[in-house]
Amino acid sequence: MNDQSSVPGRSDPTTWVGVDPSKDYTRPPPLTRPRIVRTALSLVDEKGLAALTMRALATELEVSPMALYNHVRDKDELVDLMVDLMLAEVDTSVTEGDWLTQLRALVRSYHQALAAHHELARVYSVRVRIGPHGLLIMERTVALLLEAGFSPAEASDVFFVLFIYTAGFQQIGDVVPRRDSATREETGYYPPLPPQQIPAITAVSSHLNGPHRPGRFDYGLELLLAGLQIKIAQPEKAAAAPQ
Amino acid sequence: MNDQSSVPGRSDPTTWVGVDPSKDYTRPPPLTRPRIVRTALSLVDEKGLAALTMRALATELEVSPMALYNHVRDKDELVDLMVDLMLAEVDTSVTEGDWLTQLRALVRSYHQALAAHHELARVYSVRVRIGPHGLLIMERTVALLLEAGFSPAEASDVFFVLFIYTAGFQQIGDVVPRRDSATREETGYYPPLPPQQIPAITAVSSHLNGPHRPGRFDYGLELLLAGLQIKIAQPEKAAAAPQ
DNA sequence: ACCTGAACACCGTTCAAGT
DNA sequence: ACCTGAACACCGTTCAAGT
Repeated sequence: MNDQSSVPGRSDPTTWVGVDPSKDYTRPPPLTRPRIVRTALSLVDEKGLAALTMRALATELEVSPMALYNHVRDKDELVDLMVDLMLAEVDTSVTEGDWLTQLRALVRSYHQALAAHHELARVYSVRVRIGPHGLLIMERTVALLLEAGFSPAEASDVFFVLFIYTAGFQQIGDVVPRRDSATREETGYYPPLPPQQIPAITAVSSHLNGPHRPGRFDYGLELLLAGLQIKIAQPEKAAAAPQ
Repeated sequence: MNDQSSVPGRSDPTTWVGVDPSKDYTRPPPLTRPRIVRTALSLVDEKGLAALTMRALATELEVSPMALYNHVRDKDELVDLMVDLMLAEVDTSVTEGDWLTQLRALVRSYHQALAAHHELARVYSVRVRIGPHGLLIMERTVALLLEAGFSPAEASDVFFVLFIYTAGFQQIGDVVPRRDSATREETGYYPPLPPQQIPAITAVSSHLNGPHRPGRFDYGLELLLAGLQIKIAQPEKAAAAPQ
């Protein structure tokens, strides 16, 4: 519940080594921008995106709501900083293997960072103000694509497609109607279509239900990577799509 | 600004043919669920997602805020209904050509419906409660995939991937740092990385900037479809992805 | 059955004041 | 420079009351 134990503070004896003795360590750790952003991220991870209010975050930090505004311009900026903290977890340092292997590793690491903070990831693609870590991911991705032989124009298209797929993936829960029959009858909200009207869905319903199947992300990624290999092999038709 | 002219009402003489004369047509049209949903959608289209408040919608409909709650359970249900109205624009009736041609047409029509209402589309993937029109799109997509020869398990993966890509696409604006240099200096918010630290981005920056390039959606879609054709040609390796 | 006004329990943020 | 309490202008929604 209360994750302050992971924040370096007074109760951890190792942090007492070499500290400034003029400061009062009986109080909670000082309010800093990194601490605000870290606390906000763990709050969203634990209690969901809707639980992130400036007031709730302030009480979590044992401070007045307005104190936050000394370190953060507004809630928008706070979310931007949280996203960049999340993206700091992406491993951009893989340099073994060919471009395809490296690209796959990079996108997967990106996916895993988003999956580890899927509540925050839901807001991610909606409002993308890229920060330093986001820039770094972008740089590595584009560099690999240029190295693979894609033109600058095509490399930017590919980057967007990979980015959109990965960011979008976290936002989709189950797609089947959420109202169970009881609720549906109460409201007449979504008139249930009889199975004979939706035979294909009925045939695959056991696979459609529930959250994402493990490996589903990788399945789509491999689809995209296979497409990329074809494009590289026959560069003449470029980005042309049938009208 | 005021789009009531598109709503059948008293000022359109053609709607007077065959009307019930016992009713008072000097008042605005009666408050019905479809009219609420239509008005809400055009409000979001014109003024953005943030402008959709129950209060603003009520004044647009010249009615008290609480009157809406007689036709709609809450704001969540309203948004669900708006999404389904948007999805009603998707053409699910194309039956010419092979499965690949039909699938491409279907996904493109889906994309166009979202693009036509991109403000609403931003919220779409975040909270997907599928309605009758969404179900129909899903049914057609899955049916085409089964017809193509995909297994039920793989067909559901493919559906999700296409769905995620299309829904996610609308949510990404420009990905480059939004703060211009003036703002950046003011706040030190996103320390600008010098170009030599991001050579690849610098090399393709003219293509990364700004909103989506026309044809970018189709580029990614063709990547996915190319991958699908490979999967169908060599069905033995199924959804296996390298560890 | 449908609509209304007042009120409740929230928001993010501004402001003036404290140290 | 940093923090506070009170207040402002909003939200979605409940409630009791009207017709």
